[in-house]
Amino acid sequence: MPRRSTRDEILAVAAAQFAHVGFKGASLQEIAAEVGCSKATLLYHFAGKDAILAALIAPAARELAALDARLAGLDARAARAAAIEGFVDLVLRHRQEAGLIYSDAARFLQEPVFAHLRPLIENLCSALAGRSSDPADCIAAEVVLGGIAGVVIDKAGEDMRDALVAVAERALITPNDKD
Amino acid sequence: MPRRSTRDEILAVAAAQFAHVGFKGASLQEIAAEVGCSKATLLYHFAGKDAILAALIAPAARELAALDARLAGLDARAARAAAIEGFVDLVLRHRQEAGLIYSDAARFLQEPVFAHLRPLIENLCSALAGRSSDPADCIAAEVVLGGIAGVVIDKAGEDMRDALVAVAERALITPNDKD
DNA sequence: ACAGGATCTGACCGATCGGTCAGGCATGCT
DNA sequence: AGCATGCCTGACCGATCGGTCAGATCCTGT
Repeated sequence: MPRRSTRDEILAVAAAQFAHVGFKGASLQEIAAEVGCSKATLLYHFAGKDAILAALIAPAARELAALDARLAGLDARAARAAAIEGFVDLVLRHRQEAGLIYSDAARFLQEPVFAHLRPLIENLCSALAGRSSDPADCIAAEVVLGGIAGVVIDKAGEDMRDALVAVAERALITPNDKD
Repeated sequence: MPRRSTRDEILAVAAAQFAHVGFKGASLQEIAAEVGCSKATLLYHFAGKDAILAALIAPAARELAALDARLAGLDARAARAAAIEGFVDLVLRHRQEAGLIYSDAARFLQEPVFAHLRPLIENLCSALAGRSSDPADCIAAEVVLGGIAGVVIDKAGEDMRDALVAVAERALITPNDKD
């Protein structure tokens, strides 16, 4: 196996650190120490602390964009079902990043670097709410969104997938649904 | 009205700041500036940054302890119902603190100052799960716990109470329930 | 052997962090 | 008047933060 490059090593350690103590709480010194290189090396590979975060989020952001595109073509009912499974899978595939972005959600999504994520998340939330404009449905969607994103950090195993999908479906199937 | 004391003013501003940018992200300078006093004044009223946080959490922690005691005497089914309403009310009454503690949950609950909160939250989680040991029920309870705590920051109005209780009930009534 | 780019580092920088300290300024008691 | 007490402050401290920079080291193609 092609020995992890320093760059990838940095990303892996930074992901763990950010998820563990938050973006502000993590220090370049600490990350460098854990990687086993100097702080200057971090800043050789990345323009700055922000750039590390951006590089970290990028893959998850791309998947989120893909999910968003996939949902766009579906009707409300199908979009909700697809949003639930798609979101759970996405979050399980990027535990640390998802947890990080949602632990500091309000603060991060304000910053221009992640401005493009906001409409994506809003769309996802809307899809989870079954495209309903009822505030109760929106609140339910937000609870599910934040709750799932927050619960996956530091938990092991993909075996929680079914449980997550199940709780999301229960929470989001509102009495308005006739079937 | 008895004009808010400096101490209370500090607590109010700190609560908003902590909830907004996180504990690590907030600075004493910033808080002092917003209060309209010097940083030294903060540290006259409180032993340190940690002490401000502790004072801030204390009332909510007391209510959590009271809720815990109330749940202890109930059977699983009744405890779950009471836990849902009690938790929603508690969180709505202490939006900022609840949001803060859950945005930095993993990191905070480790620190000795808040160690006593952990069993309380675990009990609450267990009650929400209907005292079930099924991992799926526990995961559902965690999603609801974190999702609700996270969604209330910066949102206005108590009118979300019904919606929160409703989504929690839907999410937590599992197929195992026979009624 | 050599050149040149990629990679990495120690030393250093200004800014800001949480926290300390001696003292200023009221107020009220004796 | 003198004195104590509560509240507040400016000046200052060491530590740590993110970030810069000149140069050492390694690797590869010629």
